[in-house]
Amino acid sequence: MKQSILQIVLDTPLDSSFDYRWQASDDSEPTPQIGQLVQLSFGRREVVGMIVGTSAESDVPAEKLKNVQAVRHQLPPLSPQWLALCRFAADYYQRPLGEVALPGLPKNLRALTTVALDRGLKKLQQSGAAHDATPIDVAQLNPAQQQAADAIAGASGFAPTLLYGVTGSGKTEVYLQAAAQILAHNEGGADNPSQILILVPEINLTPQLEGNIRARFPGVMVATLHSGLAEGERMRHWLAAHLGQARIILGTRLAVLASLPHLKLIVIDEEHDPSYKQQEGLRYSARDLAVWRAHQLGIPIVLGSATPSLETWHHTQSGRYRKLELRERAVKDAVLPLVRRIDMERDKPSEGLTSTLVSALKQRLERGEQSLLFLNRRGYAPVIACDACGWVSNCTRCTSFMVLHKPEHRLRCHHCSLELRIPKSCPTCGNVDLQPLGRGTQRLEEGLQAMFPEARVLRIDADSTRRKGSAQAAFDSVHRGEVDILIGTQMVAKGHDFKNLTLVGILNPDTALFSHDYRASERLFAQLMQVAGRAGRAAQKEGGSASEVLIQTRYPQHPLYAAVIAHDYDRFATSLLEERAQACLPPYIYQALLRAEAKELETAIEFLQQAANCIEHGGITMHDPIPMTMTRVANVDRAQLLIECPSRPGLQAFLTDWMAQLRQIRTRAKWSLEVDPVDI
DNA sequence: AGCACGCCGACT
DNA sequence: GTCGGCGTGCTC
Repeated sequence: MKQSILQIVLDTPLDSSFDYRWQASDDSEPTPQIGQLVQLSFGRREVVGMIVGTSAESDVPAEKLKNVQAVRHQLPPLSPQWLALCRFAADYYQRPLGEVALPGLPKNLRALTTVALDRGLKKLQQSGAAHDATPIDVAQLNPAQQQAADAIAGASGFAPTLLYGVTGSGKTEVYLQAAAQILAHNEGGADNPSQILILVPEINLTPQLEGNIRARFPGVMVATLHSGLAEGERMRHWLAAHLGQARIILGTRLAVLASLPHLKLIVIDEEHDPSYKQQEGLRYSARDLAVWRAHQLGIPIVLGSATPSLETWHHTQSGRYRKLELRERAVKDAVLPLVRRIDMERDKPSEGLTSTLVSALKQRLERGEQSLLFLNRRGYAPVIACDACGWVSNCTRCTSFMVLHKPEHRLRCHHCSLELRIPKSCPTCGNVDLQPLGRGTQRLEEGLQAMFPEARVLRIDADSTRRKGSAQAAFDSVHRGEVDILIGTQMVAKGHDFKNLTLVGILNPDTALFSHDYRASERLFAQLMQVAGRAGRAAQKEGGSASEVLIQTRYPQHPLYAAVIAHDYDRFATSLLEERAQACLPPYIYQALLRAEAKELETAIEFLQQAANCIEHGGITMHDPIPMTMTRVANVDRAQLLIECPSRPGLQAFLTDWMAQLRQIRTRAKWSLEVDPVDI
């Protein structure tokens, strides 16, 4: 009877594979394959794992070896390329392979009760001939777009390309045209129809894109992959991708780990967007993994952005990535909005609005045009205080203020969700006159409504859109023209193109200029460009003036604003890169961050100190352990230790050794390591 | 991470 | 007398 040893990985933090014995029940049972799922008993639990290797012998004593209970032959094995991607991610981010390979699989596949795999697939939209990838209703591309699409689709082998173009320059058309060419060419032949992966930051903000794709490729199965899918849908879509039936896969960051056996092109839209970074568990960058995947498969990858990440920009300067630029807006007669600074020292604001911005709003109201006020701070006021004794609304569980939410009559901590009724008087001295300090979207809304009683004002932020579907309803109402002045946080910065919007006011952007996070200005620039792009995307009306963006600032002379006004990302990015090079910051060096948390700050710091001392670190810069800027969240104290290295392989080699040492340290602190951290 | 075992403090 | 706190140790 056939038998062998299987190396199995499981979804546990244990950094090793486990050997199990397999014995055929009869001669007809197929031999287990690498990439197949197996059911087995682990400790006293029943779990599902994945075969990552097979052999005749095991180093594990025979009496400890258990038999696998069942091999899941129904599911075609995950490919060696896919496993190699997981292995790379596991090694690079210093996590066990099983923690990378298993959690991304649909829950049904990992459940102990097997479900039939061959049912329900047909629900995915598919009409017409499966291999007819000809797009219909091809939009007229301008020469720059056509050239870009040809260059992308015509590239052979690994060809990373930055598609650089302002909002409205028609990047999406380029992606779709390149996709159409690659699907039509269908290099693998009729039995292996080519697949295309399109990553977007947040799928809910790009419903038009999915509709666009389906309309443009009526004969092609399109699958979406994102965290909002119901379990059944997720299973169907994942399987359609794994079985090679879905040919266009549109998804968020998690889709980068999907099984795509015939992948021939990867597109990353808005590649600079922070949501490509997973911020818990396996803290991966979907953008970086996508580039690795394209390299592994020798296929083209397109990174699209109006404000590329400095990492990507750096690669174009060094020649590692090719840069294709779309200089014009693709919509006929559309022009870039006119951006102006308003000096808040000269034009003192009342209710948070300078007189210049107020008259611009008035003008739009008279003309029947829409305005957007961007204020990235929700709530009524970030803190309330007592004038008499100096009490402020500190959170009792976090190093932060409780934010005043006036309509809800609550003080709320945005970090631990603690809620209190608004105190009627000062808790320490009894003074009844507690003052809100600063201004959030609720307070702005109140002030505007008082200033323009006739105007239809709508606020869109996380608080006003808590109920499911309410965000969509709010955006629809803006599109229908039922709103004169829209107030929004970063929620309104992405995706939506408001046809009748001709004024964008940006309030209070200055804090990011002086942040300790060296990436803050890069992010602010991207955000300002993105918000500015909400206006003036459509062709200007006959005789109408260009859309306007007004930035209220106390630092009008700051070079960042000068660059925004000139729509000059090139020069801004180049100067930021020079600063980074001089200060020895990424992308010129590589970083990792060891975080620790515990009930007592002392415990966390002590662990980090031990971690710093437990290994020789030649070639590595090891900084001192420090409490995090927001030290306490939900009664847990947090600290971190930054390490830097001028070479990526050098950092990787060090981290592997270091992790082995760290696992030996006995501590009550909870800790984790992050490679290429983004907020420090 | 689970999950069990084990050894001390306040409960019906 | 037990329930349960979380320290410690193990998982092929």
